Amino acid sequence: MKPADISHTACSYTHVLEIISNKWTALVIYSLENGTIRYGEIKRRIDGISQKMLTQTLKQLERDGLVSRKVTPSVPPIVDYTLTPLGETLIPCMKMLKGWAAEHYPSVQKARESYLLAEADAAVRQLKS
Amino acid sequence: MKPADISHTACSYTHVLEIISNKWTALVIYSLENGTIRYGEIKRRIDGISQKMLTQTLKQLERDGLVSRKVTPSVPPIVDYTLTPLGETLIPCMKMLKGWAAEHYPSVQKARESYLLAEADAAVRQLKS
DNA sequence: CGGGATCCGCTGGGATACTG
DNA sequence: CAGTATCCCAGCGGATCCCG
Repeated sequence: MKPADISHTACSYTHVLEIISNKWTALVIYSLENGTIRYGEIKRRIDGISQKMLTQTLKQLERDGLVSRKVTPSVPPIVDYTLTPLGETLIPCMKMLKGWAAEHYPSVQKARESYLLAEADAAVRQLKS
Repeated sequence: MKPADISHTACSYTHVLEIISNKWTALVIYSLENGTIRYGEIKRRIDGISQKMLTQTLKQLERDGLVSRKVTPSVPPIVDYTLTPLGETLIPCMKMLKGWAAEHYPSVQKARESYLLAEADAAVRQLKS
């Protein structure tokens, strides 16, 4: 195996990102963390999500075998969503990501501010010359 | 705190995804895992990345304080990239994601196939009726 | 060598309205 | 209630050419 190409190892990252990288997936999984809930309940828990995106995200998660969907035909209809055992295996990963963000995101924000300052400073110096 | 809104806890996910969710960031970090390398070397290691995206990704990582950039003015110029200590804290997370993908991605693929089969089956039954 | 600048297609995702 | 359907736009990301 050639060390010049990390694609083989890297595709694992691509795969997992393919699943959780879109805007709402992680939040939906997180909202299902504590057990079965209904469509409307998920929507209420996730601030700002549109019906379209929620439906689309859930459908994708169902297709990937991470979430199961149970329809109770009644009027009005009831649709429950639950993490599958496979879906539950993602929870530790998500906790780790959450932990990282909680611990290190402030540093990232500080870095961004410094970067903007340095950038502005450079621009000023440019103008003076 | 109201259980109806997970936004507060959830924003941690949003933050970390904001950093690593785009197409190439994870791969770039991974290519820097073993120490300082040059721009061209990164590009060679990541199959399929364009200069634009590599430059853009590196700039964003530098802005976020995860990667440091060192320019050696010479002809031709040399530009080295290194993970900062902050950037290195991401490695364990990435390893965990990689581990998850290695272990569970096959299941996801199987789920996708079953889903497609069931979908096609339903379509057929629809036509028969 | 390590980028910057520009053009452009694709699609992620929001808003709104309608259905069973 | 739990979606589906449609319109629409911003921006991601690829391709290409140029520069110091």
